[in-house]
Amino acid sequence: MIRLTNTLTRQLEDFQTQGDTVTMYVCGVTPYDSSHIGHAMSYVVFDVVKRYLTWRGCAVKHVQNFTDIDDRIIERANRLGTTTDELVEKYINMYFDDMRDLNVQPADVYPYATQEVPEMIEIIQRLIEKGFAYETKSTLSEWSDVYYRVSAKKDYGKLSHRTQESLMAGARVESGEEKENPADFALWKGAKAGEPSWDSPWGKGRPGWHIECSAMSLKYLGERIDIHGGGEDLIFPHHENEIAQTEAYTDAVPFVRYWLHNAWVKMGEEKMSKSLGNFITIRDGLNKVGGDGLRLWVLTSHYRKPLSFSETTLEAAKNGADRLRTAARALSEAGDGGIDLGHHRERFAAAMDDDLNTPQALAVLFDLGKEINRARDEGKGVATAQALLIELGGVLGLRLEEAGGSIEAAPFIELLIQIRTELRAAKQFQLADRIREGLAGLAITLEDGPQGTTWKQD
RNA sequence: GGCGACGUAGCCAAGUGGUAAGGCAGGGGUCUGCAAAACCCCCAUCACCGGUUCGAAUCCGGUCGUCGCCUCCA
Repeated sequence: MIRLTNTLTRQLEDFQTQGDTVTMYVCGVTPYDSSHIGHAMSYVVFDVVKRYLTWRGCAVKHVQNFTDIDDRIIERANRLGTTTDELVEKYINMYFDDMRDLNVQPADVYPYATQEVPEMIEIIQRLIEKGFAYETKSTLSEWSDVYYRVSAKKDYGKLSHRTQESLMAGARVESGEEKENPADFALWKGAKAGEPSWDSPWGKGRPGWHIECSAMSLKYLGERIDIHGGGEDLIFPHHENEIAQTEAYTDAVPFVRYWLHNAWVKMGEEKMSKSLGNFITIRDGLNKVGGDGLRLWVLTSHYRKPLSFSETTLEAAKNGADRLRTAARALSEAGDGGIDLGHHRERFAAAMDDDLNTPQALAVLFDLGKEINRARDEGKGVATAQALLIELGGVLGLRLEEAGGSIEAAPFIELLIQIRTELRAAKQFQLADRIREGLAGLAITLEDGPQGTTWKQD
C-alpha cells in the first residue's frame, strides 16, 4: 500500500485511486527566465511519483501547465524589447531541454494559460452568478477587475490551515485595487495600456494567476483529481485559491484527493529563489554533474525536507551516481550472483511506499550495487542482478545503463579499447597508456577488469 | 504577530519507543603491468535541560538556534 502525506489533512494517508487512471496535475513554470535547480527538484520529485505509480501498475495521466502570461513576463518582455510570445517560447524550449536531460518524462498535456481563456471566462462568470465573485472598477485600467469573494466560502484557508481573520490581517492591497476585502484575490485583471489582453464580459483584460489551473485541471482531468502537486511555496495563496474557485464552481468536494508539496532548495541557510538571486540554473547543474548526478542529488533528501545545495553535495551526488553506474555496467555473465533479488525489490518498494522515501530507496540501490560488485569480484555472474539495479534505478529516473553524456563517440571509443587490449596483451604498456591518457583528456575514463575494459564519460 | 518545519558523524542524509541506513570525503589494507574501479577494515549516542518508561534520537514540557509561508516564487 502506497502512503503519501496529504497537505490538506497533514496526515500520512493510504493512496487509493478513484478510477482506473491516476489523474495528476502539477503546477508548471512561468517561462520568463531559465529554470533553476529548485525547479529541478520539484519536477524530479513528481516525475518519481509518476514513475513509481506506473511501476506499481497504475496508469497515470499527467497534466502540467505553462503560465505564459503574467506581470513578470510582460515586464521582462518590455525591458528586453521583445514580445511576450517570443520570450515565452524561448524559455519553454529551454525548459523542455532541461527536462529531457534530467530524464523527466513528458506530461500528457501541457496547456498554456493564454489558450484556455474562454474556459476561464466561463468559470468566472459562473462564480459571479453564484455570488462567489464580483466585478469592480479599477482605477488603473479603463476596464473592470473581477475578484473572488473570500468570505463567501467558510472553508477558505483549509489547505494552508489559516483562518480568514488571520489572512485579512496580513493581506496586502495594491493601490488602485477596489476590493471588498483585502484578502480577496483577482480572477480577472482589467488591461492597462500596452498590455496583452483578451475580450471578456468585463472588457479587455487578462486572467488572474490562480484561475488557469482551475480551468485546466477541470478541462483535462475532470472535477475530481487524484494528485495535485507543486512546491511548498504554492500552498498559499495559489493552491488555496484554486481550491476555493474550483470547489465553488463545481460543488465537487474535494477537488483534489491528495495534495503533495515538495520543500525548497536551500543555499546555505536560505531558500534558493529568483527574488533572492541566489540560484544556479538547471543547465549549470547538468553541465557540472549530469542528469543522473542532479537527480541523485535531489533524491538523497526526502521531498518534504529542504534540500541542501553546495558544490560539495552536488559533487557527492555525482560520485554516488558513478558508483551505481559502475556496478550496473560492469561486464558480467548471466546470473544473480547468489544475491536475494526479491529481498532488494521488496525493500525498495517498502521504502517508496512510505511517503516516497527516496533516501532509503537509494540506500537499497547502493546495497544492491555493493553486493553485485562483491559477487562479481568472486567471479560470479551477476547480469540478472545488474538488470534489477537498472530497473529500480529507472523507477527513480536514473539511466544507469548508459555510459553518460553523448554516446555518438561510442563506436570509436570501443575501437580504441580493442586496440589497447591487444597492446596490453603484447605488453606494449607505453602505447596502451597513451590511449588511456589521451581518452582521459577527453573526459573518457577506462577501467580494466577481469572481464574486459569498460568506459565512462565524466 | 499568525501558521509551519527543522537541529543526527568533517559534509549530505534516513531512522519517530528496544541499544544509530546509505552516500560523499578521510585513514589503513587487498587486487592490478601501472592506473582507475572494486572489495575488506576504521570513523557519531542523535542541540541543551528536565520528565514519562524496564528501555527514547524517537513521547511530553522547557531552553537555545536556524529556516519557510503569510507578497511574485518549484
